[in-house]
Amino acid sequence: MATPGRATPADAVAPSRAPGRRQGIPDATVARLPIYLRALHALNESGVATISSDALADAAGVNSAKVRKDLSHLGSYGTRGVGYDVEYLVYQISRELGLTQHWRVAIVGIGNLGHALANYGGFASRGFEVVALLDADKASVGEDVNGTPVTHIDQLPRLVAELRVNIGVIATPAKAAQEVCDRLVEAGVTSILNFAPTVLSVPADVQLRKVDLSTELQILAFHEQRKALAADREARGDARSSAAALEALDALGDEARSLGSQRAEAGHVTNDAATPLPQAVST
Amino acid sequence: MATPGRATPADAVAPSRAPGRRQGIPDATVARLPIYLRALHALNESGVATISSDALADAAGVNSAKVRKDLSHLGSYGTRGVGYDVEYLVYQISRELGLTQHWRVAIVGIGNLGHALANYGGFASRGFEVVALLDADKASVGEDVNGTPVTHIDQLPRLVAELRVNIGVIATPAKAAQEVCDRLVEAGVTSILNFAPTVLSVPADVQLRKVDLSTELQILAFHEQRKALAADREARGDARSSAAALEALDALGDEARSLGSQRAEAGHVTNDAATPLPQAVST
DNA sequence: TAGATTGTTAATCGATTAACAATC
DNA sequence: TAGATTGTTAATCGATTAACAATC
Repeated sequence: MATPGRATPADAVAPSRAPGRRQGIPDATVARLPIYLRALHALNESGVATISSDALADAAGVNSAKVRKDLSHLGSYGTRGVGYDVEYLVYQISRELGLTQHWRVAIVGIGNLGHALANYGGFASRGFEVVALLDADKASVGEDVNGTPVTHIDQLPRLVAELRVNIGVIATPAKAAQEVCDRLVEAGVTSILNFAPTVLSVPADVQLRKVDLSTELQILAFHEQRKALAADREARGDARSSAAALEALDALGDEARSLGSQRAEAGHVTNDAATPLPQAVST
Repeated sequence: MATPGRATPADAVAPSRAPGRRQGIPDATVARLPIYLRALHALNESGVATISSDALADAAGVNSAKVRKDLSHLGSYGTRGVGYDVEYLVYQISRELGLTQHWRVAIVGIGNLGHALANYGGFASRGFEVVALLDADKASVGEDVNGTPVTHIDQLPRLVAELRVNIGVIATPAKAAQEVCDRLVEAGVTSILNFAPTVLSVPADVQLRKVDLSTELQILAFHEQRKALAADREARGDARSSAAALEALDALGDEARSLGSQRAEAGHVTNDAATPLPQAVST
């Protein structure tokens, strides 16, 4: 049955809606659907016909309430007391994600990363096909990568039109990324995946997502440092020394400020000199 | 001055805390700090000495309230009426992220992606150094990639200990990823960045992040499909036809269900056959 | 001083989670 | 029927945002 919808003021004029279907799937849910789908594909190949939210949650690394809540946004596709039909769920999630359509991908920037992406098998797996490789370097034009020739970036508008490219992947250096992005948009590409370590801007009707290696590393470093500080505090058996350590670092910062134009790197500390990290536990 | 801290029940016994420093930086903030840092580095190199939250927000692609809120979690590093000192902010964010330390990275799986990662310059840029490359394939052992030799995976415990590896990067096929992950953890690595398209499990004290290419593509496809459906509705000038299109897709789904064991792929539709996508606008 | 901009508050929004009635 | 498991509710939590007093 149709859920009554959240009671927002705007709901006063809510239009009639298809039964069992809500108007929008939350972003957080959309981001998890590919994970569920991957797990379900594996289960399907193992011959599993039915799965409970609890088991799927296990496979996806989340909790079962989240699985049920997420899947409920697609419709009522489970059976109480039984679980979800694996194949049916694969189909419904695939459809919701648009994977029952065929998406044509162009990769721009055929350096190390571009090569890796062009050769990446998982790319082509479900609904995606790399149809064009482009680069600004005339030396690499004509090279064949995994069956697709590298074409000069100036051919972008023609290729996008002829090959009906839906998705552009940017694997250029950061410097070139915004211009390449603009040219993709100009050529009519409305979804872009950016691997270049820079912020891009696109019109509101263009989807932009990014994969940012160095950001991920820095987030890891943040947590690693926190663990090291906590371990340090633990070792001293002193609840205050964590604060003390932070204070010491603060003092370093203040010193840097007072020096004004001192280069940030000057304050660097290696693990050797300072707090030993909790590593090489096996020794 | 020290903020009073959020009034949680546990706050009744709140210990005295370093002035100007809160106890925890929200995850969402931590994830944005590297973006701010990148923008600040660029500004610094352009000789900009001071920046407002508004200008930094522009450079980072967020709004200024978010910038101020995020930076306030680090301390009061701005000057009212003036803005933030670029160099000082670079230093403070670097320190908070742990980039004033030196992190040693091991990459496991030296296929296309592993090669690209090993050659990726941005890696080494700020505080990270690739110190080891490992692979299970004896044929690739001994190969030199960007100055680092490829070593056999069986040497992992020794290398992690000797080179004091902090961060492990998994670039193996999905099948091998969990075992590699276990071996990294066993060897004492406490931060892992996973590029393999599979869910990994680690002990609670190990940091795990992932970079998932195919998930990103699928999220793009979802939004692209939504745009195509919206455009379709628009073209018909009929507010209902969107719901009608979804109903038609639902019917397809029901059909698939009634067929029971039908393969999910059987329901695939290409863009050619169905709704034309809003592409090749330039023609 | 007048103008500019931070740091903080409080309102709002969206996501997560536990719990359980519905129901297979 | 008894047991299992979904789908939904409602409480809670965390993130976002606008607004503005503080203050340079």
